[in-house]
Amino acid sequence: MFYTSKDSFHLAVDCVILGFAEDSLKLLLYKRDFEPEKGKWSLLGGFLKREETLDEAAYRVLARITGLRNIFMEQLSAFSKLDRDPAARVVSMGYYSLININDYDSAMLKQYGVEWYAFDEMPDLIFDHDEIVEKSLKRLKRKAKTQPIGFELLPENFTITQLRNLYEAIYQRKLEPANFRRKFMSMGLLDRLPIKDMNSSRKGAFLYAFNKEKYEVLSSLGYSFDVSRI
Amino acid sequence: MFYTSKDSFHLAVDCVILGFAEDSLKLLLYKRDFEPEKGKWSLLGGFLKREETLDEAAYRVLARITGLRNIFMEQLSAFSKLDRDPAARVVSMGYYSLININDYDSAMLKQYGVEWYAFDEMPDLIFDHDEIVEKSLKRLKRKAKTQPIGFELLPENFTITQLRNLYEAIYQRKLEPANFRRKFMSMGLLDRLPIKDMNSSRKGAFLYAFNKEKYEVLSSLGYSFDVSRI
DNA sequence: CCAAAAGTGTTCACGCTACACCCATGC
DNA sequence: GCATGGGTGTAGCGTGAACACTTTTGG
Repeated sequence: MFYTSKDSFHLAVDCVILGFAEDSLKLLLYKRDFEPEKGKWSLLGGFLKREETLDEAAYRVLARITGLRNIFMEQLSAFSKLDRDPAARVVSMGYYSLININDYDSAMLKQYGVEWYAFDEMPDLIFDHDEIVEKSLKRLKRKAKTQPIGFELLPENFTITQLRNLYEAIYQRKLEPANFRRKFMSMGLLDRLPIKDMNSSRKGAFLYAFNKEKYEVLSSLGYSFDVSRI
Repeated sequence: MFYTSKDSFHLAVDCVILGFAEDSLKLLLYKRDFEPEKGKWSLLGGFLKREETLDEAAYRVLARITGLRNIFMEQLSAFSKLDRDPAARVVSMGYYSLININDYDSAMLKQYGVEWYAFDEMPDLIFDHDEIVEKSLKRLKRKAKTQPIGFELLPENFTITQLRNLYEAIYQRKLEPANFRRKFMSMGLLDRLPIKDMNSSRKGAFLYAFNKEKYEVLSSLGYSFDVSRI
C-alpha cells in the first residue's frame, strides 16, 4: 500500500513549564533517570502514542508530573534536526505552559526529580532543549503584549505591584508604576476586592482579580487587549 | 533498546503557498493524482524523508512545483488528529510561504496540475487542509503588522497604491491612502526609483523598492517595523 | 514625625485620523 | 477644462512618558 513505503519516525513532545515566583520567571526541569544523558537536566517530555494527538501527549506529560489539568499550554514549533537526539532520529514538538506556581504540589518535586530554576541559574540542558526554552520565552514576550496570558502565572488574587513585577520579568525592563497601573485599570478587566495585602507596605495594597468573563465579552465585541505600549 | 519500544509515525509537510495578484491574495492548490481523495484539491505536500529536516522537506516540496528557492517560508503548527488522513495515521507539519506571483513559471501550472485560487473562490480541500489555510492567513495578518513580510508578495518595484492594496487584502479593510503613504514613507525603508508606472493614472505613480539592507541595519539598532496602527 | 509603598494629577509631545486641497496628464 | 488617481497640508484628538504630588500607616 502507498503509505507503507514511506519513512516513519519517533515523535516526542517537550514541555517548557513556566512559573513566576520571587519576582522572576522560573521553569521546571527534570533530572533524567534514564539513558541517554542520564543524570543531566532536561525539559519534561515523552513520546507520542498511537492513540493520542500531540496536544494530548503534552497534557499527559504535564499532568503526570504536576498533577495539573486545564492549564494554559501551546505548541511552539517542531524540532527535527537529524542528530538532535544522538540515540535515534526523534522529531520533537516543543510546547510551553504557564502555571500558577502556588498550585503546584511541592511534594511532587522530590518524587519525580524535578526542580524550579530561574533563567539565570539554569543548568545546561540536553539536546536542543535550550533552543526550545529560548523559543518559549520569545513567545511569552510576544503573546503577553496582546493577550492576557500573564494572569495564568499569578495567583487568583494579586496586587497591581505584583502584576507589574510579572510584566517587568516578562518584558525584561522596568515599567513606570503610575502609568502601568492606569493602563491596566483603564481596560476594566480587573475587579478590585475589598481586601488589602499588608505584606509589602504599611498602607497596604488592594487585591485584584482578573475578570475572564468580561475579557471574553469585550474580546468578542472586537475590543483588544493591548499592553504592548507601556 | 529503549527507543524501539516506542510508536513511530509517518510525518508530512503541507505548504500554503500565498501570492498576490489583481488586488487579492491567492493560494496555490494541487489537484491530487493519487489516492486517497484522487481528483480533489489539496495543499502541496509530501512526506518527510529520513535524511532531511522538516524545513528541508517543505523547501523540497515548494521547489519541486514552483522551481523557486530562497523563498520566505515558516512553520505554522503540527496537525495530529487521529483520523485526519483516513488512509493512515499521518502527522503533518503545516507551512506557509510567500512568493512573488510573477516569479512563478506559469508553464508549471499545467505540468503539475496546480492552480492559483483567490480565497473566496477556493474549492473545498481534503483532510484538515482548510484549517491549515486558515492558520496561514491568521499568521500572515499578525506577522505583517510588525515585520516587513508583505514585500515578499510584491514584485521588486511597486507603487504605494499597490502596497496599500496588498495591506488592504491582508488586513481585510480599507486604509486611508494619505495616511498609509505617510506611514510607510516615514519609516525610510522605501527607495523611490526615477521611474513612473503610467498604467493606473494619467499623472503616473513613482515606483519604489523595499530596502532590505536598511531594514536590517535599523532593526539591529532596535528600531522596529510597526504598521499595526494604520 | 518619618520612611516607604500605594495611588492620583498634570503637563507635554508625538502620532494617528480625517478631510481639504493641490498636481499632472490624457482625453 | 475636467476627470482621475497621485500626492501634500493641517487641525484636532487621544494616549503614552515623565515626574510631581498626596495618602496611609507602622515604627
